[in-house]
Amino acid sequence: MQELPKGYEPADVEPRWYQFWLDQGVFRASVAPDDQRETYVIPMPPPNVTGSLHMGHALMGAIEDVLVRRARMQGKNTLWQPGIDHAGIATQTVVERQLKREGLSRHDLGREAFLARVWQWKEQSGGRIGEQMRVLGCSADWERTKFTMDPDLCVSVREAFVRLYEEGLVYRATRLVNWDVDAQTVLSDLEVESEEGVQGELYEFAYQVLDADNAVGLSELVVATTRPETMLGDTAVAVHPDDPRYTHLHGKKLRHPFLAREIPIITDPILVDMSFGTGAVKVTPAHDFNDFATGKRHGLEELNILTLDGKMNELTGEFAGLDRFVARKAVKARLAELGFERGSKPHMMTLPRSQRSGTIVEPMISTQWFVKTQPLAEPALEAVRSGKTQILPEEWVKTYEHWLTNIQDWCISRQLWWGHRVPAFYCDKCGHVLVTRDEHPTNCPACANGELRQDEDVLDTWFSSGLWPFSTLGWPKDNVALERFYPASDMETGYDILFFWVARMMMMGIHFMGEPPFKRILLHGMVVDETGDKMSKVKGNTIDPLDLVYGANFEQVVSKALPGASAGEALNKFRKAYPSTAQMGAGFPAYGADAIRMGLCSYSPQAKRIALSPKRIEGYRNFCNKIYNAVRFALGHVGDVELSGQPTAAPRLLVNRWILSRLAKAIEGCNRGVDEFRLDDASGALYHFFWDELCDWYLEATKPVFISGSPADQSETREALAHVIETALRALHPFMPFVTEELWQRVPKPAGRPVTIALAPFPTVADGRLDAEAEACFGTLTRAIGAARSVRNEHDVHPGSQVPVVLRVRDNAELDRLRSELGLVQFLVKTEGEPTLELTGGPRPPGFVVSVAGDVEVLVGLRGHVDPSKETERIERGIKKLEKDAVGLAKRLQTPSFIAKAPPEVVAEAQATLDSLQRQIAQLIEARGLIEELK
RNA sequence: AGGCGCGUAGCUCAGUGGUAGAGCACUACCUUGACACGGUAGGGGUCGUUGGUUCAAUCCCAAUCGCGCCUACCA
Repeated sequence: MQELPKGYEPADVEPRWYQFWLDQGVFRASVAPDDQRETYVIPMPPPNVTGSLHMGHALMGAIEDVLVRRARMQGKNTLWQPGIDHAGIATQTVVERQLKREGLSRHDLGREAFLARVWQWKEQSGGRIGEQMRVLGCSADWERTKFTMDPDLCVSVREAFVRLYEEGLVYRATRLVNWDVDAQTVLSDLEVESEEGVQGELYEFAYQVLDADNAVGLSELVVATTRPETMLGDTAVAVHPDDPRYTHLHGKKLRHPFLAREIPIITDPILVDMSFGTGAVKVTPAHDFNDFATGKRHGLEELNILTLDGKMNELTGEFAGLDRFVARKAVKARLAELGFERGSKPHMMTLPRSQRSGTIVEPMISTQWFVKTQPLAEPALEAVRSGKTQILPEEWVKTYEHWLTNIQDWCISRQLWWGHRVPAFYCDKCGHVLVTRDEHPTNCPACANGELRQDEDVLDTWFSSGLWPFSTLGWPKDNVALERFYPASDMETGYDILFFWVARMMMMGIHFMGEPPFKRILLHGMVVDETGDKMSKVKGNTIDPLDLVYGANFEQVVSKALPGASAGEALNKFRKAYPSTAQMGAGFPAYGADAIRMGLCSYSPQAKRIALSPKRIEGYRNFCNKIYNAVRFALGHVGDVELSGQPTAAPRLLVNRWILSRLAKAIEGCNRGVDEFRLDDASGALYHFFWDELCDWYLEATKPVFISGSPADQSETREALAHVIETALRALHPFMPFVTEELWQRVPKPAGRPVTIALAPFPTVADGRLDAEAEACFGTLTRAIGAARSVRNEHDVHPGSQVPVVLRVRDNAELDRLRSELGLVQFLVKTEGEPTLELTGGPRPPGFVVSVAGDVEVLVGLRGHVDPSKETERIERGIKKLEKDAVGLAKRLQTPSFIAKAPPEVVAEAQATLDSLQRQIAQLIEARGLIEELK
């Protein structure tokens, strides 16, 4: 075994161990028929095939890997099911953009050639995220990786569609839908995002009212609109039936200024709000959801005035061929010209935008496939209400319920080429619609016609994702994996796809498999920059997780964060987004995967925004180094000690008893945290145990033992140290797999451990040994040591020089307890010889300064070092602090109602605390009186 | 408009009905034989505001101000 270098270098370590785990098949889920182990399953949210790793993936990977690795160490048959999503619109858009650079469109290639091109691109770059997740140490069963367009998953999708169709839960209908004029496809409600607070205008113009003889009369009706161009599709104007301003117009007609049409005036109390605008609403049933509903109520004609790419169509006369926004201006100009313009005012509005293309979405009448959601939503709601599926953090339960309760039917067809083709075939001869599992049906079952035309559309990506927990296991075919790994244990993902994905998996899973697809739904927040802004290429505030792993200078970092911008501008934006980088040099050092994972896990899952701070990652890089050096220290002392695996007999030495007790508490905290999906608590418990307790106290305390302890003490301490280190590494492994494996391989281990820490048992409380007495006693000791160090520090005693110390305690029992620990105090405080131990109360030796630490009085000999004015100040400060507490406490204890009504133990505790405070104050006051003697 | 959530140390955020916590930043001292990616000691908060419940409120309730997100709608 090689000598360990002084600092931890993740780059040298990480790839080696990852390959080792792969070679050992550590991540493989077992489908062996005789495997009786409990299972633990997480379906990994499949990243888009287009994507490359971003911080959100890293967060997901870090969290899920902790859950999975711990379960694996607990001996469970673990499946972390990875995969890739074909991501219909997103992928098609990317490839179309590539084509555009070559001067081509998908139509130039034709459907088949275009799809070949997408597949080719998928083969090239589809595995990228998986590779990047391996760099982070993610222990998914990569051999089971699935792609949503794999042949077996295509079978699943067709099966699901056909079954739903046969059950009447999938249907075809003509409706007003959300149309993306850029991508030229319909979108589901969820794919439409609203942009709030857009400054628009409310434009008013007049329609001329027709007289009884259909001639243009003198009166007019003024309507207000934010979309003047849609007046070309107006088929009514509505007023409120109770609006006195317009009563005389009921039943009359209006003349369209440009088109040879008459428009009825209708009354509608639902659509019209009398107080808004002019109280008269133009009705465009084919291009507005409310108007559509109004049209249905009044039997109005639905006049489509737009082409699929957002231009005015042939029905719009002189405006035909104009883009919708150009047409808006043109219509206004013509209205003004004709004298019908009646002014405008600014108006704040919300614009519906396509999630993918960003273009403003048009309501458009179209024939599409829909899923009838209500019958599916009910059981999905019930599963959560009954607790069969639990959602954490719980605050999301209401959001989930609200959405599923108000759910609309789901439009699942898309006018794209990349995706699962709708398995519906049309017979043009007899008009029969055939929905079938058969990929290439040959004859129409109704008329035996041999020419069937398949539906041109593909399915919404989320339709196939909704089947993920069972389609990846081979459904609809029965097999061991499906039987064994459905339902999954946990579904862990970002809250942003709670509706898109999680709710739909719940609906589909319950419907097809008869039970919910997972026992728990765990949701994490969105990774944002240090100032709380969403990460985006536009803002130039993205960080490539791998730049944190491998290190990168800021020029590299910002060239990716804000491509195309000047280096200076990009760097400026980046520094603003991450103020903590001001304290860094030219770039990120190589923090390593462990640091990033631990950092990401340390953020609270309750937080909706996870403000990523590189400085915080740096803190965990330091922690890696701390672990590494602590083990390096231990290795120098433990030798080839033999470990039994469990601490059976209680150690005799206080420090050893204490650290074993703390170890038990840390493991308990870690396990509880992971169980409750509080990885911040779990990682925190281990972090503080390792650094604050193991390193800062225990390792320091073992030094005097190893330097000058008795052989028995040394032997016991060697064993305890080796045990604690080996156990702590196992506990840390799910969070920091690389550094722990690297070290664990070198550390003494009990017999029977497997070849890798990844398969070693995860610690339980029984690996430690709870010992309240040792904790109390060591607590006294640390307080006393702290007090003595305080005095040294505040009097500028050089750390190298030794000072005499006297410890005074209140009773003989305490005296006995502390007697054996004097060597430790001597070492940690650097006292001159062993400290003297005595009962409180005797006269203070001259030249000694007092510091109180609870019930221990610490006298530090400072002759020659002491500065009386500083000492006065120190004592005064101490008294003041204690008095402040004491006064508050005394006040409370004098309140009769407190004594009468508070629980007795609370009163007793307060009284005891007060007594102690008063004793300490008295000691300090005495010390203050003796300051002059110090000189 | 409805729903959810937030407002705690300079910054980012935990937390609890019983005398306020972490990381980073800050101050002083220290290169001591695991680690300067380190150690020791320290400074810093009337827990948004106002009421109420309670023996006791940062925590529970109500109102209010500020902020964020989601859903729906906006002629």
